[in-house]
Amino acid sequence: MQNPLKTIFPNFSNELIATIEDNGSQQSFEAGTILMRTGQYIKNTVLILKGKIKIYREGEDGGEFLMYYLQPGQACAISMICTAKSEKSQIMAKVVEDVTVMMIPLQLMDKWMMEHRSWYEFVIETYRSRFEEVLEVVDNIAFRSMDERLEFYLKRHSDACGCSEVKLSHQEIATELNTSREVVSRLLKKMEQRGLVKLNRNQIELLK
Amino acid sequence: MQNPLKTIFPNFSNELIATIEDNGSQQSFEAGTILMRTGQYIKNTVLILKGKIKIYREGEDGGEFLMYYLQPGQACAISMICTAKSEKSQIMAKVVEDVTVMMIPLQLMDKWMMEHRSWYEFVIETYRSRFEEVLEVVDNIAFRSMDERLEFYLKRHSDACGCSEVKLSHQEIATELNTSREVVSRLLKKMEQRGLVKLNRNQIELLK
DNA sequence: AATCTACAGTAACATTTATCACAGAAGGAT
DNA sequence: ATCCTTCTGTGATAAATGTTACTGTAGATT
Repeated sequence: MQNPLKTIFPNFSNELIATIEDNGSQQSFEAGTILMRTGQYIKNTVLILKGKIKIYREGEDGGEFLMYYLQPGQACAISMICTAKSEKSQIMAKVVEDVTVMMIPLQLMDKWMMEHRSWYEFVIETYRSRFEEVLEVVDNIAFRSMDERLEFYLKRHSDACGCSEVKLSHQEIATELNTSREVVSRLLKKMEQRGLVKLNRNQIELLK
Repeated sequence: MQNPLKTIFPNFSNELIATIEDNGSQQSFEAGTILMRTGQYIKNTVLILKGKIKIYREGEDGGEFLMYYLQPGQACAISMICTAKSEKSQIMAKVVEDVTVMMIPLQLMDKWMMEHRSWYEFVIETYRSRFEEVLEVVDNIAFRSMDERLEFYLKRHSDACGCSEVKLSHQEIATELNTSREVVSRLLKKMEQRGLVKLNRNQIELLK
């Protein structure tokens, strides 16, 4: 059987893989676990091997405004960025599907950046793609109305899971878009009337 | 007289300064110039020596949603990020006060990252601070109402210029917050009644 | 089967924000 | 001074979104 790390991070060099295995610590967390809180100091960089982590911004009222999801083969850009100076986190990270991660002590970050080309490229690409994703989020809330944002949100979800069924309650969607359940219900009903989705309990099927 | 680059970028090593002078090209642009457009390929990293550049997201209706400003001693994070793979820009950059910049060919980015510790640290810090700034923007539009956003916007401006007078028309503010002038006028009037600002033509004085 | 609970639908109303319409004021140009 | 343009103030109204209150329903629990 091939090295699982190599399978998940195919671009990493063999030396880097070996170094990660020597220095990282593999850990698992159950869905619901909060891995990072706003204001907390960050001590590790996290590579996702399995499962799904939600990165969000917490509102005073308990809103969980979705920034993006982390999936296998990805890493937390925030933890990489803050790492250099052990800065405070500005976001929340919550496990949404049981995860296995590789924790890497932050002081190794800088070292590896110099020593491993494939690590350097991975970090830069992680920054870039997350920055872009966040810009897109800004676009949505700045320029789009709730119905468009909802459509975009559903598409993102179905893209992420690779299927056309989104298994979420209206309340969960409302929380992540920072609106109310009633609004989500109303808009989804309209979308159903337009033939865009089919609604079931705890499940929304995208038709187009 | 001390080297101007060293004055503006005090953390750069002397060797790095020399390298920048050898390889960069100093250029000036007038207020109003658009330095970068959404969808354009990026060919240079830009260091700001003088003046001010606005980084914003363009809406279909011509909105110019403010992300942040670039000032002397700073660099465009986007151009650094995209650089590695000559990616397309996702944002717009417009000169708001006549600038002098140092343009650095993107292929030097990676090289310098390895060779100059002070460049590496500068790049990482640039990413980090911009990411944070954008997260704060998200917070504002996701969780705050227009009156709070307006207050925050004015504070940001006065912080940036280091003075308590913000020299902008209501229309300009409205454009950057993606709302309408009337709304801005009304909210400012309320702020004036609460004793938070003093309003003049093309100028808002912050009192608290 | 009876009960309970989380989820979903919907009407009525409140609030916020956007749009339209217009009037007046400040400052520059002639 | 007169004209012009830009900026500002404000009412009236429309539209989007948030809130309250209540109903029904599916599935789980007993």
